[in-house]
Amino acid sequence: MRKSKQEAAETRQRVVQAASQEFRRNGIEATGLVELMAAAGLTRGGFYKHFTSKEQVVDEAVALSTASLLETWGRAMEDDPGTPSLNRAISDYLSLDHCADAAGGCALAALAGEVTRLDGPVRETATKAFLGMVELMAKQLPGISRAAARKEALWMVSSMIGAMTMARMVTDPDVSASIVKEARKHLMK
Amino acid sequence: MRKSKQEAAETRQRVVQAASQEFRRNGIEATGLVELMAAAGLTRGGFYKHFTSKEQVVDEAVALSTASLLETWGRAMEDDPGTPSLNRAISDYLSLDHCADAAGGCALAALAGEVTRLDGPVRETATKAFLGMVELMAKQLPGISRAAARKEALWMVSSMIGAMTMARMVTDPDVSASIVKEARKHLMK
DNA sequence: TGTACATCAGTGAACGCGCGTTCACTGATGTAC
DNA sequence: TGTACATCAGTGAACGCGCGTTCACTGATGTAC
Repeated sequence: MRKSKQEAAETRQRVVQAASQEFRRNGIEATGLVELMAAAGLTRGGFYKHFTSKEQVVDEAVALSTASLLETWGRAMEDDPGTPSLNRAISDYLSLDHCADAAGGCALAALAGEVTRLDGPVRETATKAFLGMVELMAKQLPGISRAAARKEALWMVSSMIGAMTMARMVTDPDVSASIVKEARKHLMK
Repeated sequence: MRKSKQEAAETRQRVVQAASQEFRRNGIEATGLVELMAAAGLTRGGFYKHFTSKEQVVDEAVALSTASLLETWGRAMEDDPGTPSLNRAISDYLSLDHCADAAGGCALAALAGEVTRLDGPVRETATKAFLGMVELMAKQLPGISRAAARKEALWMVSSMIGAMTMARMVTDPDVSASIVKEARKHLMK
């Protein structure tokens, strides 16, 4: 049943992708390897042909999903620099779609609490992702020094993540909607 | 080895208190009943003399720690209403002390992500705690309508929780300090 | 180009382990008379 | 007030279960000649 190199590489990528969704949906600890491999259409045993431990796939999954968010932001900001693309990114992030789609959304909004309690490379990966989001936001802020823009962006990104986290936690959809709406109102320029 | 009614009630309270600290320190799922009972100076078996399930103690632990935060805020705001006590609450929340003391701090900053994935009464309890914080903040906001104050407070509380969450996640203490400092700068009146 | 052999992706059973929960037991507390 | 019995907080062993990880095995792919 050996697979070709290309097939194996595709399988590995598929596992990381499936893992990143399952982790964001159900949490890292709560997602077992069986569940994760099943989501990629495989059985448990094959896992260790691609990864040395669960920790490794956690790290790669967080890296993949945050890189994907950064890429989306980065592309939009290259095409159309300045305030419009910034507002678009904020508005997309603070949307009810994003609120409802934890599995496909920002890994930090879904996993920050859990990542904080992990040691090993994952927390470093998450930190880099956060700072990457901050840098991208900072670049789009007009008319202030780079240092001031970075400070402002630290505030923007951390409060965006907080708003999304609370919008998802709260049991009343009206409250969720108010939280993201108020956050948009305060952050869009 | 039967204990007096008063001793038993004290024991129960001690378990909930210990549980709330362990959950905030290590996460809900990651904290076992053995660990939790040991933190209260007991062995595993006694747990079910006080609680029907782990879920129950999780709910009570979240309720206890959020009630304690609300009480602190509420007392300060009664003694000294208006902006000063509001600023004090914000400044205390967004402090490096709070950042370093997850076990003794805001349960929502530590556990929001995990709570979101739980069903049962815990999520409802956390929602009520969040709305309680919002109401207290709203009451201290001067010169605007009640509805406007509530909206502003939704924004303030969710961004405070986001700032604390990210300050704790990030691996660089300088970044943690910048995050809480910027949040203070934006929220204190 | 064909052939023989080594490699290895994927399977499914098995491993030890810690989890939440249950239970028989102990002995001090509470209660009925 | 004293006595006999029921109650029950707390203990520690045991339960089934699912976890992360390991392993013998399969058979298609890759490689050496």
